[in-house]
Amino acid sequence: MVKKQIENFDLEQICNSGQCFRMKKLAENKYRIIVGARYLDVYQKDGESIFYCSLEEFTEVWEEYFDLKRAYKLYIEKINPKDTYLVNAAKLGGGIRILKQDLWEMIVSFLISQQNNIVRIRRCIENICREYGEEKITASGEHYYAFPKAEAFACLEEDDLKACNLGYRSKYVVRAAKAVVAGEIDLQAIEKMKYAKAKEELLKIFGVGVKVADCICLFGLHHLEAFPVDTHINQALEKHYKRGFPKRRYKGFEGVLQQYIFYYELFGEKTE
DNA sequence: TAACAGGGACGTA
DNA sequence: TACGTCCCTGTT
Repeated sequence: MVKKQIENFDLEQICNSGQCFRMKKLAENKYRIIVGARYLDVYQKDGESIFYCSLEEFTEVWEEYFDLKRAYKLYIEKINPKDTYLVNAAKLGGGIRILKQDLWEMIVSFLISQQNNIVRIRRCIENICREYGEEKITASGEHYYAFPKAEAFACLEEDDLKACNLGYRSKYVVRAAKAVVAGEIDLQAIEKMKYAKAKEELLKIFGVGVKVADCICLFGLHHLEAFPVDTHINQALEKHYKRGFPKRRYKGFEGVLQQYIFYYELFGEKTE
């Protein structure tokens, strides 16, 4: 078990930010996250985080995964103080960090996310993990499922995942899996690309549009300059940034601010 | 009961 | 560029 005081790190906010669909709030101050084939419980209260793992695992896996070495405070400090909307957004969602998640997992997750709500996205992902993911057992004897590899979907018919509630998105996931297994999509190559090139490559995947590509870039490749625009963000931009969001000022970490805005739109005070 | 919207994208025109 | 359609579920 590892105990740490960490600024700008709030698992409740990260849960609600919708970047990770396999993190759950178990009870007050208690969170559980499944990453690939790994599993972690975290207790978090009053700025103190307790990670239920060895110090080794913490430094090798989780510190990286939660992006804990990065000082998000520096981003927040760069916000234009005259921009009260963004200042308030960062005040509310300042505990969000951009997780370093698995590329394949993000491709599938955000293919499923389209025209869908978070509760149902979670269920869809639980379903495909249960059906196609490898079953694991923790040291304490709890069962969980790893996220399915592309190979697990590649042999399916395009509509087979409708049984997991994916609806018309089933064929997107199956086709993407086939393309990965066939080598038409090279995940390792995409991981080495810069943002613009990676996005271009992701857009070739059937079912991936501009918004989903940006989500994959931000959450699966940690390109912090990716700025996904969905309906919520679009509304916020129309309301508060009629002349456009000042991307130049925030060059290189637009995606972090996108998360603050998104979170603020969903959970902030409604000041209509 | 029916209509609608929910972190879009595709195909067609 | 615009618009209908895709599937499912919770909400009104």
